[in-house]
Amino acid sequence: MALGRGYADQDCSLARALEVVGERWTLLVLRDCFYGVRRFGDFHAHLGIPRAVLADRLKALAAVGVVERRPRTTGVEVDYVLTERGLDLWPIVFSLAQWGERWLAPEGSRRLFSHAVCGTDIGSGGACPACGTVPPPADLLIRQGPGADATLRDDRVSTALRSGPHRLLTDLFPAPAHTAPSGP
Amino acid sequence: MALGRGYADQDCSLARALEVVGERWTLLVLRDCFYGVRRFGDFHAHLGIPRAVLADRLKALAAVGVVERRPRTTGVEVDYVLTERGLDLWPIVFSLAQWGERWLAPEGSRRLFSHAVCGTDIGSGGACPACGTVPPPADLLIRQGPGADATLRDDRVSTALRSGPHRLLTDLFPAPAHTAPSGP
DNA sequence: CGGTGGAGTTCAGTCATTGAACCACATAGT
DNA sequence: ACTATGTGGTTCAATGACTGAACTCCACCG
Repeated sequence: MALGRGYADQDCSLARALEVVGERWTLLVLRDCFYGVRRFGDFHAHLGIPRAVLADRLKALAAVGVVERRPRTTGVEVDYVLTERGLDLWPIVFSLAQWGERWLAPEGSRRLFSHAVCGTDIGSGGACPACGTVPPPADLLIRQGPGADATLRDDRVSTALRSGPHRLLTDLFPAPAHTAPSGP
Repeated sequence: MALGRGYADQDCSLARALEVVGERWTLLVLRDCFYGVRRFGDFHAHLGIPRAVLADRLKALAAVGVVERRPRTTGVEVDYVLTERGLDLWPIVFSLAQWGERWLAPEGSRRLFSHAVCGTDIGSGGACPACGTVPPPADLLIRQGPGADATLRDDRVSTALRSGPHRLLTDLFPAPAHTAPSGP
């Protein structure tokens, strides 16, 4: 919500935060960033967001330093990646998703997170029950839960997330290595 | 954001949660609920939200069971209070406010929270450094921080919050007791 | 009976979002 | 060189949401 005229006359950090991440689609774009989505076309296909709105949101997020717009060395391609500010939004994305799982997912969890370093599923507070710490997003693996509905979307992001556990923040579609695994 | 047509084709708990709390103004209304605001007129005066939108939001929040609409026994007055579902939104409200404090409040914290049972200021993760636990909102006191700007608003909610520490979730304007403190 | 305060509703104007179409640039193929 | 394709956008009319002011309804007060 960049909101009509914004929340300018609120003396409140929550209102300030909402001016940055409170608009329609913004938090879903950021969720995709945590999942490892980086390309304009992937956000577009995965979210079904109108191109104009996506362009606006990415521009606004880059302007406040939550994501960085990073043109690739070759071609017209651009990567959008989270900055330090953006990474710090993880508790917000996570707590919203957890609330949705707890109260709005009667069919069971759609997505499950586990601690990459010990393999334990993390608890509802975001902490790893085995380690007793709250792992940063880079240390989490995401995988499908029993409540996931495979019939809703079939863009390449959904397919990649369905195909198996994925480590947050790592590129979902890394460029193929110059030296292929089976040799040059 | 009830959002155009909603996020219906997202297989994601975050999207579901945003359909409930993602619309403009909704999280600010909920923040006020945690602060102890309960009356239509107080939300209106404190937030500067249009009456029609406030009525819509409260109706929607009541419909999904996040707040309860509770007519007072006397008069036309109505109280809006958080349900169990609503109380469970505290991590979201808190983490958004903390992110705003960390990244968007160069003048210093606007609001500070302390653990009511031990008096310690709580940390940025929401945990009490002394007790090692994450206190529920009912165990927190809120008070002004150095970054607060007293010139922005002067409705009775702002005045009450400025006047001293206040325990979250307790009514900011309780009905005067039938037997006054100094006797009947 | 008139006045006041709380809790809304109604409504015209404004602003944001949507979806489809269009554009620009770079590479790949022929 | 010419065309096709992929990527990352911009433009624009139509639709929907939000805003602000005015109005309503009801309960109590004097």
